[in-house]
Amino acid sequence: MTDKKRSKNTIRDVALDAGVSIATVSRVVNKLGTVSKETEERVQRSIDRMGFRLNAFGRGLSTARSYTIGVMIPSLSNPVFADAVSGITQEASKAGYNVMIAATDYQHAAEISTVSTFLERQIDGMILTVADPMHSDALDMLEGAQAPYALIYNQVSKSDRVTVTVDNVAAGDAVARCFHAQGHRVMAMISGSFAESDRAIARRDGFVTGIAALGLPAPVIHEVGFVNLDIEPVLQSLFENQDTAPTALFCSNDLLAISVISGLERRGLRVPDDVSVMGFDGIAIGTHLHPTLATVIQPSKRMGEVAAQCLLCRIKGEGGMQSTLLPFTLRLGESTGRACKQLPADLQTPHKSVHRRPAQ
Amino acid sequence: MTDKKRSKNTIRDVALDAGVSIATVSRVVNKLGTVSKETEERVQRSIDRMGFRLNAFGRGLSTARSYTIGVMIPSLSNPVFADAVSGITQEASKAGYNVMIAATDYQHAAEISTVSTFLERQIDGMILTVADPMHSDALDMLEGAQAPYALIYNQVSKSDRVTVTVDNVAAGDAVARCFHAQGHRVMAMISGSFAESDRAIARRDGFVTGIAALGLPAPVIHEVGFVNLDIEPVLQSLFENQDTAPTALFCSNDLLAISVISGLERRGLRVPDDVSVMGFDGIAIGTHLHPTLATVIQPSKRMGEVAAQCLLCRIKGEGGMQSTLLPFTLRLGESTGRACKQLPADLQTPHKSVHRRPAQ
DNA sequence: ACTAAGAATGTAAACGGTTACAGCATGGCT
DNA sequence: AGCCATGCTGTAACCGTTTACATTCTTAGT
Repeated sequence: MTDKKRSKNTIRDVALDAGVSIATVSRVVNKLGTVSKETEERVQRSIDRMGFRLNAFGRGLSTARSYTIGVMIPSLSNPVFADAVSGITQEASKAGYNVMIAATDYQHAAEISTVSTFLERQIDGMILTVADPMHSDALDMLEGAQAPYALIYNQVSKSDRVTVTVDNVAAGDAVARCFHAQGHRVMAMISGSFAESDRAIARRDGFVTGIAALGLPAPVIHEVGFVNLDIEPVLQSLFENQDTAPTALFCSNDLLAISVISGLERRGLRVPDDVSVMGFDGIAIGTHLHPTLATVIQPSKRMGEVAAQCLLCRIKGEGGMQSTLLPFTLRLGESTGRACKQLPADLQTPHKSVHRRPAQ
Repeated sequence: MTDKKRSKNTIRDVALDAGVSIATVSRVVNKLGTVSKETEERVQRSIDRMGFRLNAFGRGLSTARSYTIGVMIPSLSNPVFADAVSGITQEASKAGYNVMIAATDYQHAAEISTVSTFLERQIDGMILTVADPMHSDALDMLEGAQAPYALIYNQVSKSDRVTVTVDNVAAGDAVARCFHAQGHRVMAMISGSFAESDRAIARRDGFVTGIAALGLPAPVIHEVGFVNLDIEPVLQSLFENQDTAPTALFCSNDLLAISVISGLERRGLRVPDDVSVMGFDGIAIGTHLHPTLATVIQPSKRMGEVAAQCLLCRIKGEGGMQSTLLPFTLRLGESTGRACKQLPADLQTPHKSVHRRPAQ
């Protein structure tokens, strides 16, 4: 344990120490080619004694593989992404790959610069969520560089870009039907900025067409920023007119839903008695809230795993990649309930009772 | 946009295309040394046209710097770590560094193998949380390799290992005093496994000595695993004997506290009326729970930022590193309250009233 | 005993950059 | 005119691996 660190510790030093050529050391380290038992042991002893470790730069330079995959997501603070990353790192490390990570914080410019540095660093592939997968400079760059990648969370229709996600349109539709089945007739949606989230768009589309298919009036849609979600004015606008106020609110993600519920309670509206709220994502904490959060569960960690496996297959040349839609699940938490419950006196109008018939 | 990708795209190709030497291209790319205006423009045009990007392997091999820092944490699913990572990636990327990430899932063996691969990959430094910073093979290895690192969350007493955290002992003490001030006399702690968390140990120590200093009987301490926290038997044991049941519970982290609250309610115990619960970490979601979670807030993201800044300074050779204790804050959420409130009839005994005097 | 196959090992050329050093103009000084 | 400083550019060594190929040595088959 004395001079373990002193010497330069390259493969050459080990070779010298063990009295063999560098090729032999390389063979021992990589367990490749043929090396006699005795030589192998001697080399291994030198390696251990010197604390030698292969230099990934040298190796990467000659093999042109980094055994690194890049991951780019909007934010690490949202558990939905953290869970996916967790699944990715798990699968990657199983396969001997490391993970490089970057968050865009929903900044468009960050996407392109991140992809650029990841390419410089010779990542073998990339898993990412972009703002808009149909018109993305970042993806263009990735494709230009012939770097394999898999999208995650992104919704890709009519494009051969590969993604792992749930069917957000169907999910939006399911939410509409669920609300309808609970007797709701006036619904609305509060969503994260569509410009930063194609999946929010998909969820809205499913929700809107679902509502239309049910023969109900089109819902009011409100957008809020992802970074500092400013709920108050939205709630103000939604609930100032008692005649048009919704009884059911679909929020494009759980974090938003949680803020919305707080906001509603702050205004004296009870959830779900006055307003039902449904989130999207299925973050773990949702089940511990009161009321427990109704939501559309995406299997986030699993999505990360699948994306990683899929990408790794592709990297290893074991066949191409295909988009995967994982099943989502509606969780009927306590934040939704049947419509037509008692409204606070000041919000009650004769109109309401006309709109709200008992559920089918 | 036709052949942007075809050619081999090394610095040599660019040099050839621009009619200069590779040294000149290198100068242009790195904005180093002197290059005439015209040459620079010509080279830049070649670079743009060919879509050339420096190869980090080649560069790293000659400079022996990777501009990468490694981050190793127990888990990404716990927001407290995700927030810290978020702070780290933010600061790192500001400084032109990338972040490699790995989660140990509280597995001891993963620590050493992660550090080992990070060293192979020539990370410039590392930020990590280990199970036991005083006896850590991983840290020994890091020091043996002369790799700069900063701990985060870890509590390091009498050791020159550098860490960024809060004073967990003082925090534990503060919790004891807080409970005491609320009139609690019988307290207990439920903690994540001490073998995997030195900070849990520190929190316990502060809690225990604090309680002793207040002249109260020593609290019962229970350990649960980090992975599948099995709360039920612990609550069973804590509350089966009405005479010794605590009125205040300190949980070593918020996720645990949240589970504990659920468990208590499942047993028909009201929080905080029957039992007060205090967590630790200050995860964002805590304020949206009902009751809102009382907790010790650590500035997690800030801790990540500070650790990163500190490490980067060291990497750049701008002076050494020092441990930093950031201030914690007690948040008195609704999950704690004054002791002596009404117990459910079946849990009520004459004894209790003896133990519980009104608060000072 | 001779040969061919196969095992064990070594040699040296990549891989794609950085950078010390050298070389060549140019221009301003004495 | 001679000199030096300065600006610009090129040459080539080096960074630490992998790996195709060459070489040497065994060993089994005839």
